[in-house]
Amino acid sequence: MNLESSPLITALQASGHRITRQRRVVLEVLEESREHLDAESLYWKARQRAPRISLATVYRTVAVLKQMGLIAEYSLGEEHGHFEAVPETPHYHFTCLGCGRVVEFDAPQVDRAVQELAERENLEIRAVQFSLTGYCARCRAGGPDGR
Amino acid sequence: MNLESSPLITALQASGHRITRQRRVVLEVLEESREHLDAESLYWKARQRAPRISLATVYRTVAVLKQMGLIAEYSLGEEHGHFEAVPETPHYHFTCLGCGRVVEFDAPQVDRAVQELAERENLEIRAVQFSLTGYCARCRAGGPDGR
DNA sequence: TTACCTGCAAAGGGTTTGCACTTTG
DNA sequence: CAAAGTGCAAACCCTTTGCAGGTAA
Repeated sequence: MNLESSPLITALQASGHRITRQRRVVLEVLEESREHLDAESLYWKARQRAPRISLATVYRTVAVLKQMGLIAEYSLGEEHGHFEAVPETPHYHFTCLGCGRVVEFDAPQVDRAVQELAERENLEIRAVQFSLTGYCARCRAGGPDGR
Repeated sequence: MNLESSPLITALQASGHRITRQRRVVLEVLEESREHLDAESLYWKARQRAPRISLATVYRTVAVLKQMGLIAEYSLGEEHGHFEAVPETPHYHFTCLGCGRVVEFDAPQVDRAVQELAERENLEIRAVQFSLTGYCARCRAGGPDGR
């Protein structure tokens, strides 16, 4: 069995959760992926390494990780939930309604605003959801899909 | 029949949609309410004035309004969709994981950041979703629910 | 009058759960 | 070995849709 420990696995373990093959695989997929995965994609990617894993286990695993703050769930556009390992530096998403592309961007001004608000109101911020939807330059110009 | 026209009704009408009793009622509830209503609450409030209205009609109505940009849908916290008439000045939401309270706040820095990004990347922004979740001052101090 | 709209109930799709079995620690 | 985790399938919940009957314009 794999002995190398990723940050996510270390954290999970430290918090008293058992490290099962299924959880390890889900975490690995999340860490290796630079995309935002929904439960279904996560499930299929995980199945490549743990063929008998079930969708229920994927959901149960992301629930634990989410609760621990190790991953974040986004509702990109109008769709269902997407997950992503929490990045060192926060970043946000723009979803194009025309071509469906998701672009990541950072916004230090937003980070600062959040921090200021938290301090001023004495809030403990656990999650920041900042996503934009609209049309990208290409689609505005009558791009790929003609809109 | 009621002759006074709210902004929402005027806009709906102008866009070629028929003004039915059900739509009128849904719009009225949305305009009068200073809360963020989910489809179910909207349905019950609407039923007080139009007893035979169905949940399906509520959904169909908010879909039209959303598409026209007259109302906005938020996924506050982790819950299902909430609707709100689009305010003159944009504002955002903080949901307390402890007591469930939703606080509105504005963030000019965020507005500015969005505008800058849109100009720089030549995007047409249709919707901005910016919501924070965490614990409010009271709940951090071992408040209402003891957390 | 005729599109458009509604109510009803059934379908849909993502997510959660009950239960018996397996596995970790 | 006990407690925690898993797989499976059924249950759930919010939302959407098909259709027959209304209703605004």
